[in-house]
Amino acid sequence: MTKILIAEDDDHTRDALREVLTMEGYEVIPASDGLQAVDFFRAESPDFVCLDVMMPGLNGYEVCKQIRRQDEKVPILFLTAKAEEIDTVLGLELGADDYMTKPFGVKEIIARIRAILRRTASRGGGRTDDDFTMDDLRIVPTELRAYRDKLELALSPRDVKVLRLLYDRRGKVIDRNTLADEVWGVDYFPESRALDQHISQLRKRIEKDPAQPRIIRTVHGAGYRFE
Amino acid sequence: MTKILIAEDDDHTRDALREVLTMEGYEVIPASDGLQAVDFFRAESPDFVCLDVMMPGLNGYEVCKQIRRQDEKVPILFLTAKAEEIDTVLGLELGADDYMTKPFGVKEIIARIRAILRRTASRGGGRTDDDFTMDDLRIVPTELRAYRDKLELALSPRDVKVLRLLYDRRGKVIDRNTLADEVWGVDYFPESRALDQHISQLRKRIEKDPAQPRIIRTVHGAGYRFE
DNA sequence: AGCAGGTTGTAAGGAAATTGTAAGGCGTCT
DNA sequence: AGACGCCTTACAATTTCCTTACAACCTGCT
Repeated sequence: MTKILIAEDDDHTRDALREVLTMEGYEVIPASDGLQAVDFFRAESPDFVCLDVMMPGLNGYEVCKQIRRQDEKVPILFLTAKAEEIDTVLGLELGADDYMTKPFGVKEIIARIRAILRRTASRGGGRTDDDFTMDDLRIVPTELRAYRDKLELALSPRDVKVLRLLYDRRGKVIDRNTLADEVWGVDYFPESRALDQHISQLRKRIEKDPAQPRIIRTVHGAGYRFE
Repeated sequence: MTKILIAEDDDHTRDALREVLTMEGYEVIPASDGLQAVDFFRAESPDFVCLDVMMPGLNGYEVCKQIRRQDEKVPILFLTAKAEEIDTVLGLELGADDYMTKPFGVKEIIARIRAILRRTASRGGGRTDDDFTMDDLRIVPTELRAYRDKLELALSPRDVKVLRLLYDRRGKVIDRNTLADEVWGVDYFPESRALDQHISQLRKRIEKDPAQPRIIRTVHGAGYRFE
C-alpha cells in the first residue's frame, strides 16, 4: 500500500487529510511538526510527502532539505497558506514536485497526488531505462524487447527487471531472496516456485540452448548469476 | 541571450517562472495580460513564448493567433490548468509547439523549454501540427482528419493526441500511466476504463481489421505501441 | 560408487489479472 | 428533441502467471 507522510501543524487540516486519504486507500502517517516529520520519514520511508510550509520548529523548507538529503526521488507536495510562499518553494529549487495553496478541495488534492504518483511511477521505477547487453543479447527496456542479430524477442516488464538486476550485479550471485524482493516485492512467499518457473520460461525464450544457459546461470544452493 | 516571453496573469506563478528561468540564464519578459503580451512580442521579438490559456482581456488562444500572424516559427508553449483546454489548443490549429498542464514542476518546465529550443533550433518547425503517417494512414492534425487512399476519417482532438504520442515514440511501449497523463491529464482516475474504451473505439475507426490492429498494438501488461 | 536429502527444472492445468467491447447514461451542442 | 461524444458498467475474451506434481540434479555422507 502507498504510504503518505503528512506534515501539517493544524490539527483540523491534518485530520481531514488523513481521513480523506485513508478512504482513498492510502496509508497515512501524520506528523504535527517538522522534527516529527523528519523522524517519521526515516522510520517509515513513505512513498509520498505532503508538507505544510509553516510549521513550528523546522519549517517545510527545512524538512524538505532533510528529506532530500536522504532521498532525492520521493515526490513532495507543498501545502501553503499564502501564495507568496510558492516563490520560495520554486526559487529554492528544493525539488518539490507540486504545490497547493490553501484552501484546497478534497478532489483537487487527491487528483494531484494520483497524478504525481502516476508520473513518478512510470519514470523508470528507480533505475534507469538504458539499454544493456548480456552475452549476444541486446536488451532495450523502453521497447520491452531484446535483440539477437535480426531476431526480435518480446519481454515482459518482469523479465526486464530480472535481467537488469543480474546485469547490474554481473559476476555476483543474486540469491533467491534478493531476486524475489526486487522483482516480486514484499508479498512473495518463499515456498512458492513462481520464481523458478519464471526463470525457466525466460530462459526458454532468451537462451540459445536453455539446457546450457549462458545468460542466467544457476549457482546451486545460492542463486543465479550472469557472467 | 535567449529571450522568453511569459504571459501569465497570476502574479505568483509569473514571478516564480521569471525567477527560475532567469536563474537558468534566460532573459525573461513578463506580461500579465494578453494585450501586454502581444505588445511585448512586437517590441521584443522573443525567441520563445509561454502562454497561459486563461487570461483577462485577450486569452491565450487569441494571443497565439496574433503572434502567429507576425511570426509562424517562434516556439509557443501553452500552460493550461485543465487538460481539456489542450483539446482547444490542438483543435484551433494554433501552431503550438507543446503544452503543459498545471501544476508542473520547475525541472519539468525547464526541460521542456530546452527540448523545444533544441528541436526548433536544429530543424525549423513546430511539431504538434505536422502531418504524420501511421501504417497506411495519413493523419492531418490541423484538419482533425485522417486519410487512407480516398477514404476520409474524422478524428477527435483526443484521438489525435493518442496517435501523436504513439507516433512520437514509435517502437517504444507507452504505458497506461503515461498515456493517461499526456492525454487525459490530472483528472484521470486509474481505475477508470475510459482509456481502454477510447482505444477500442478509435481502433474501430482507423484499423482495417480492429481485431488485428496494425496501428495501435497492445503490449499486454505494459501498454500500447506503434511501429 | 551408491544413497539420502535438499535444491532446481519444467510440463500442465487452473487461477488471476488484463484487456476488449457492447450497452446504457449523462451532459453538451445544434 | 435528436445527435454526438465520452464515461461507467458489466461481462466476455484473452493472456499471463502461479500452483502443483514430478523429474532431474547437486552435494555430502557412508
